[in-house]
Amino acid sequence: MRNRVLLIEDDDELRMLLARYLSQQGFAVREAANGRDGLALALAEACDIVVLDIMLPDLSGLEVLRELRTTTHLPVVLLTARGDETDRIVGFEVGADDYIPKPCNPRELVARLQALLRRIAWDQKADVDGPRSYGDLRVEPRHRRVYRNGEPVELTATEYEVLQVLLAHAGSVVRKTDLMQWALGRPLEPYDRTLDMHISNLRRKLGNDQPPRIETVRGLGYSYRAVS
Amino acid sequence: MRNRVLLIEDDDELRMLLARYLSQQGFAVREAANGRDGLALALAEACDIVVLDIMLPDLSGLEVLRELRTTTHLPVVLLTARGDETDRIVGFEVGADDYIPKPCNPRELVARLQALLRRIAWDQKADVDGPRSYGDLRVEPRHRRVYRNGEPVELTATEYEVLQVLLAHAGSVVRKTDLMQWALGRPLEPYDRTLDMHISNLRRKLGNDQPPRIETVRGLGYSYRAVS
DNA sequence: AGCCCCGTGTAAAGGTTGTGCAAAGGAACG
DNA sequence: CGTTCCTTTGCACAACCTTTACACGGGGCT
Repeated sequence: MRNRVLLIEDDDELRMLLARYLSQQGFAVREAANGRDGLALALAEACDIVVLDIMLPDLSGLEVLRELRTTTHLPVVLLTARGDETDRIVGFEVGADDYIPKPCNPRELVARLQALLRRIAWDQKADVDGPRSYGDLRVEPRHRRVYRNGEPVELTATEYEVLQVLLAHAGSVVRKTDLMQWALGRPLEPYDRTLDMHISNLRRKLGNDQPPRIETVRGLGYSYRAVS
Repeated sequence: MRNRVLLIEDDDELRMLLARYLSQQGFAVREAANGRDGLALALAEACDIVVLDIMLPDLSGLEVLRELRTTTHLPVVLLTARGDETDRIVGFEVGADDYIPKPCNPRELVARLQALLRRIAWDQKADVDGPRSYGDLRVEPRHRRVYRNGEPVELTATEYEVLQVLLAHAGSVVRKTDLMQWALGRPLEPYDRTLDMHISNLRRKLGNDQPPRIETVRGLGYSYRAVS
């Protein structure tokens, strides 16, 4: 099924140019030469995605967008004369999904439209990544929970992050500086024992196995013992 | 809670600059200086969105992206030296969600990240059309009412929305920022306790069970306890 | 071996942050 | 104006991250 794009642009020449290119590229194109008509068409659910010029004779593009956003989450790409940086920030704040400066490369416009439509398709399938297993450990990212032999392990947010990183590198050593940066989100300072504490707590909560499933590599870091 | 952004960029100076700005703007920042580390972190579910430089010392950004796309739909924003128009087309084709030329305005980067996260939040909002049951609770969307053991529960409009979202995701954690966006329709600002209040009121109206049917996941959000 | 240094393990104390909730303000509506 | 609801404010508390302190132990050294 072809995607329907609504093109709201008052410059006849540009609009026709884009319309032709878009339909060449497989879109079904609806056109509007002013804000009022465009808004009506958009609200009539006559399209899947909107390309909206900011400079329009009647309603400005931003007003059209604001009005749209009171009732729908229709994807909107703003089109505008190159310029004002704050201008585009405002566009995003009002609820635009993308923002392309004119004159724009039609190929880029199409690429961005397709990226946006693809994103929407992905999201709506809402395929959350399933649980992963590492030996007797099972991680469920959806619940942010870890199970050991089916029993839930009560981890704090940070402990979960640390374990997460170790598991992602299971079998190889993660240096302390990296582990700190990746799991705690800040650099490792001298004399900082925070990480050691989290490791200690993790080992305890995971059962203090012998040999330890989180191995210490002295002077380097830690590694989660590879699963057989 | 705060959105976690993964910054994959080899230029130390730029990376630190962006990292600082992003965390100022309320993101939890994870950093990686090369493709391999970045890929590992992204696959370890250590982030919600990725900012990816194309020019990297080991794996190129495009290779990282390609690899990511074999297993996930994680949102990715490409960052690159201004130039090649075809370059960016390729980026989109490989699966990027956005593409920003360097040097980029940090404000614009943040605006685009937030627009993307907002889009995802909109798309993933699951609304329920028919009446549904969750344990002793029954929801009737037609009348926007909730019954507990057949007894109507008097909820305000917002409380209904919040509960509705939690139930639609019963069993998994709904992050505060998403819950805010989905139920209240606006982004979660720092120090905003509104959501906590609605949760508190909901728990009271639903009977203050022990253990609570709406569980707190500290630092993240809430989750409606799955029915056995 | 015996010694020492440094990195690590961990208990306990300290400090910070996020959350629960009561109560007061404020907005919308009739 | 009164009602209803949403939001803000303030305080208390609990969870949790970090620091501190001390003990242990490997590995290099004489």
